Amino acid sequence: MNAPCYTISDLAKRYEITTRTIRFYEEKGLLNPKREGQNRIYSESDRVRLQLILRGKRLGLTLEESRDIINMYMPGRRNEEQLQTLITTIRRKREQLKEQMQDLKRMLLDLDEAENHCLGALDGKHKKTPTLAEEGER
Amino acid sequence: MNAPCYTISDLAKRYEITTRTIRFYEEKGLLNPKREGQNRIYSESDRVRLQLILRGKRLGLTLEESRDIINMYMPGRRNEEQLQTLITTIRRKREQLKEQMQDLKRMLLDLDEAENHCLGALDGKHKKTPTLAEEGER
DNA sequence: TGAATGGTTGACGTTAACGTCAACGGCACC
DNA sequence: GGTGCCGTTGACGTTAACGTCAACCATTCA
Repeated sequence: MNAPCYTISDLAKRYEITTRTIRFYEEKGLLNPKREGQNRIYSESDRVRLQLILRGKRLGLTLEESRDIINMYMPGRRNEEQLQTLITTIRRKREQLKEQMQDLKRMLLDLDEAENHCLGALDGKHKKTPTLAEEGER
Repeated sequence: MNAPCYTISDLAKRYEITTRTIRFYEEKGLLNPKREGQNRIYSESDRVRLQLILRGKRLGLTLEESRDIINMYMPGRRNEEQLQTLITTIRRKREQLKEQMQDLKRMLLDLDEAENHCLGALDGKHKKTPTLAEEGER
């Protein structure tokens, strides 16, 4: 179980981002790798954190939100009160994500509809799928 | 079938955004309402467009992406070639959204795990759920 | 030894997505 | 006829998330 380590450009290449970006995440308190002399040296857990940050980005989270969520995943020693508020925070976030999931599903359905319109227009069959204007709220 | 109309502040209140934001979307070419004198007057279809923009935002899309997607939903008259490229664009976007769906599911699972850790720590039972560090790629 | 390679810290620039503020126009109504 | 209340158009300010560039180590390799 020899712990793998990474340089900053290892991670940059792997995730197709710049080293500047990685240092920026550190500035913002989302990473803090060890140092070897003056050079940064990233552990496996640092790599996972970075990966989680990028996933957060893909989902439209801000860096601050990502940092908070990652700190939910990786809690240190907490007292009972801290754990309670952490749990409620987790549950609130889960509800948000579920709403986002609904948005996603709706957009996928809209794309299906759009594609069908295109296909219908292409072979001139005019299938008359119901128009988007009849959508409900949210 | 009398078409409902909205003022800018109607929509602002309804979607809890500022009028400035709505005008900004117009500047960027995502909306173009009719005018009554110098005042903007929004149709039902304008309202739906706005709604779609906001959904896009919740999913982390840029305004430009939202504009493009909405134009997929609401195509005008197109020739065959335009329809073909539109279809491939739609399909590409759908693949992106499906990946985003995977991200979302994973994050929800992570939150479940995090909550379980908290609950375990709370009643001191230490359920030893596998740690996050064992995650695979993406 | 010197030149390339890869790392570091500032400092300043940039873009998207608005916020803020000023100055103005047209109403209703009291 | 003044005074709110909406609405309008600029113009400038702001924040997040980096990009860019300069100046500077530390190795390594011909």
